[in-house]
Amino acid sequence: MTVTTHAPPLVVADLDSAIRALRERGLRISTSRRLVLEALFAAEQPVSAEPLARDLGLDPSSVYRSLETLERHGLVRHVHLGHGPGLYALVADRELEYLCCERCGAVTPVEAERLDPVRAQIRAQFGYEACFTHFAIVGLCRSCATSAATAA
Amino acid sequence: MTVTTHAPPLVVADLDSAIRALRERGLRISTSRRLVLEALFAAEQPVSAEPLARDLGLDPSSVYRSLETLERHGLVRHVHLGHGPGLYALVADRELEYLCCERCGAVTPVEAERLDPVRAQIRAQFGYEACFTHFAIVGLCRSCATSAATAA
DNA sequence: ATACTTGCAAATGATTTGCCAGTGT
DNA sequence: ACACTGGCAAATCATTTGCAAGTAT
Repeated sequence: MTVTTHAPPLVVADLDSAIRALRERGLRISTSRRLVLEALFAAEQPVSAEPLARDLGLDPSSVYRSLETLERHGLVRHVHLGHGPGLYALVADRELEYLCCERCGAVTPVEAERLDPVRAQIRAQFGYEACFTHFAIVGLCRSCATSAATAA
Repeated sequence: MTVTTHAPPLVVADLDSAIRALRERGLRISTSRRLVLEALFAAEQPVSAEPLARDLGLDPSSVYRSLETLERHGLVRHVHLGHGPGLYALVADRELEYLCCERCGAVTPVEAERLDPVRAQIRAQFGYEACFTHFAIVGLCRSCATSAATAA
């Protein structure tokens, strides 16, 4: 994902509208592109390229290429929740950002607007317009924070 | 840096106290360990392993091992500012966290406590105890945010 | 028909590991 | 002396790229 500066989000409700949107952009709908899209629509959580490739019987490089194309067109985004591969997800009607517990690995997706107060705080204090779509907010979830405090 | 759960910070003021602290922990002070420490004390900004190795005439693997040891003992921490290698820095007397502009690459180190209001907001809203020492807060710095808004 | 896509293999970048020779204590 | 370290080479993991063959439009 050489995509550093993200494309404007292109929200699609289902596979058909995704395909329509891609056609409008002059992209071809190859079998593997369709398969990747289907898998992303079926996924509950962000997924990495490798299992996608394995499950779909595609070459990893093709999956990476498809994901990159979809990301470049704003249908897909990838997040890093920690070390390990990037995880890909469709851009939903409400953009999602993630909180991730570095101890238990819990992943909490939240609608971007719910992080606006946090962003406002950061903007006011540091002048940065923060975006948590690429790097998750990492830390300890409530229960891990509690047990860590108890242990201390 | 297989260090996922960070060690408690071990703050050292200078090379000598670093060496003393390591000795107390039963670690040997090899030439390369000393060189890496010196380089970190000299560095203004976090540095990646590769240039450290090159500049010091050490093997990258040795540098990684030294950094990992230092990190495991809480003297060093690594951050990711975006794609690319991890960047290593000594744990200063005031722990630092970073904001990074994804457009111009500006890096703004801030003392951890200055991010406490942000953490409080996140804790109140999501129950997470956030930590930005491993993943920087990525976004647009003031001037890039301004020019981006103008361009739109 | 033609340009865009894929699979396969090989390359890349970052980091890790095995192993034996070297060295700090 | 002896356990801990470093260098070197090779392995690993995630991802990218070159290229010739396949396919959507």
